[in-house]
Amino acid sequence: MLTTQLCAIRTESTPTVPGATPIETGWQRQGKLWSNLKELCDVLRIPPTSASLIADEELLFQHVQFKTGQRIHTIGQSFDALYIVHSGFLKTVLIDEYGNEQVLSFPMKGDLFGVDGIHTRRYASEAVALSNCDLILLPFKKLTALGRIHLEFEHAIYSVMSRELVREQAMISMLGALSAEARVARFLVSLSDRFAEMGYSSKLFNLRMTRHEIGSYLGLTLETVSRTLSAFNEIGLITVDQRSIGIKDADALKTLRRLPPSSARAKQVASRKARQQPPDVPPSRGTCSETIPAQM
Amino acid sequence: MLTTQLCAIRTESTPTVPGATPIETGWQRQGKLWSNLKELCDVLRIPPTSASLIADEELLFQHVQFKTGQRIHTIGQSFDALYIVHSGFLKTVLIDEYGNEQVLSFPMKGDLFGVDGIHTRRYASEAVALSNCDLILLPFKKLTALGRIHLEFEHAIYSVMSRELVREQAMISMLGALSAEARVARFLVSLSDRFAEMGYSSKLFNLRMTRHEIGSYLGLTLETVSRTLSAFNEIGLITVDQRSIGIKDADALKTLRRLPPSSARAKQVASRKARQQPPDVPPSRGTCSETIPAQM
DNA sequence: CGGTCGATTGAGGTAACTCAAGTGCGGTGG
DNA sequence: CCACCGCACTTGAGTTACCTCAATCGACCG
Repeated sequence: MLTTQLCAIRTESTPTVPGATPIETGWQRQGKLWSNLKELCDVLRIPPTSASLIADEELLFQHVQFKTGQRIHTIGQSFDALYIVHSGFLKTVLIDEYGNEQVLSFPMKGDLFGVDGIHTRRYASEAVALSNCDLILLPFKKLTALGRIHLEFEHAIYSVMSRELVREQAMISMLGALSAEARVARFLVSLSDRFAEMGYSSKLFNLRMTRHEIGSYLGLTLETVSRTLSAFNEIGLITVDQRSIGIKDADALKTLRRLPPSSARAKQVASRKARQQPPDVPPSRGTCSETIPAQM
Repeated sequence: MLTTQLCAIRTESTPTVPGATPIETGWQRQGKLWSNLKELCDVLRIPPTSASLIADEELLFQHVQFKTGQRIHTIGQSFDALYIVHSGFLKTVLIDEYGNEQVLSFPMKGDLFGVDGIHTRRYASEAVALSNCDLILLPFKKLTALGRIHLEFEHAIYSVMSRELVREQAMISMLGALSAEARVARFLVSLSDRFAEMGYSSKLFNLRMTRHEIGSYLGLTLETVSRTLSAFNEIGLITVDQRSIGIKDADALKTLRRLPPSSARAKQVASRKARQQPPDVPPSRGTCSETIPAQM
């Protein structure tokens, strides 16, 4: 398993990171990295539980490393553990009956994945490392056992799963209702936010995925992604140079729903920073005819 | 609370049901319906836990009834319970900054909803009854407490949440990669399957939602949904009459990816039942540049 | 029986796709 | 070191799937 694909190990190339944090945070034991509960809570962005203060040998979780291109798990593979990203970048994909990939998410630091394996005891998706990765291995049994002992931690498990669900809902909403431009814009904003959370620059970062993968994630073709990035660049919202993205006007990206027609676009390049209200308010194709006054 | 909208209570109009099952299954107490653990497992389609055999007053869950159009919960409302559909049909929706609805799911018998509220302790979506509904109320505290006592039940909770996640992944995949026709086709198939599970006819059923709602769910306009249904009707895959749908060729619907161009469609009407291989195999716009040959 | 709402259908527009050519970069081998 | 190759990306031209707008029709309801 895990056809290792020996491709250039680029040693976590993160050129935009200010004070490059080395990965060496966890405990060292048997030459391997381990994390305790507190670190777990930290990386998951949930309040540390009271239990996390207890130093207990049993509360250590092993790390596992993967190199760029390696598969963490494949579809149908027997499920036994969840993963939390400690460092690095990945993608999770579904593969249809013709072998086409559909990107579902780009897990990065603090993200949990593998949850889809709980139900059928087999992973429903495939996870691939887009860079060298350091992952925290969470054996499911161990996790639930721990949850039973520490109520706060149990709630944290439910909470993180719920968070994943909400994220997917937002994704569905985006795919169902937004234009190509709006999708790309939101994608950039969410990446920017994530990088900020991780302590990197939110204004200048490198994409870890190809246009193709972005397109798959957003339900677009790679050409559309490329064109949209170029258009954003042209009107001064961002700068683009291959994988390097500079965010110039985060607010405009956040509220963007639809780009002005390319004919009218030229003059906008000059008068930047003259936007405040959302460009326009299309009724969109969402449901809206409701019978009830909707109070409460 | 709950502005009751006194509209014709159509007593669960399910004209296609063979041996119409009355809702009266749960326990009666204080004039209200209650379910025990076994019934809970049954309706959730998970194996009954050993605990479910214990008859315990504490293991009773109250039912709540809602009439067509009523809201079960709204976005931002304080979260305290999950719901399982015992009977009836609902929709869950997200509402964007302009008030447009995006349908996320159509919960029906056996479906769990409200999970999105766990993370922020506020519901992230809104649930609306599309018919009169009987729901099982699951106070979250009670649920987790129960999980702590009965390990199998705890696993069941995780499992059902995982199932929801997988469902949403499939949804994302569909929205990202499939044509309008394929989406509508799959929607019909999944409805058909659900009705079958519920003991209704899988060949003839009534839609509980409008074209608009279907469109929102599938990321299409109501006109496209309507046209697609008409097209399916024309080539003999289904019959359509307003809300009533008859499935004529379930296999074709399952494998349909793209409809033949309308020009070539005419002759197909005559020669039915001459389909076996998937119409065609477009590479689609999913990621595919993979190291693996991706055959099959 | 008129009003409202949902569904159907047509005509026309356009956003996003497809196909195709061309560029730049990184790796590899002569 | 440079030529070559493959891959990711960009950009253009043409096509089309789906959307938008609009008219019509039927069902349901007060």
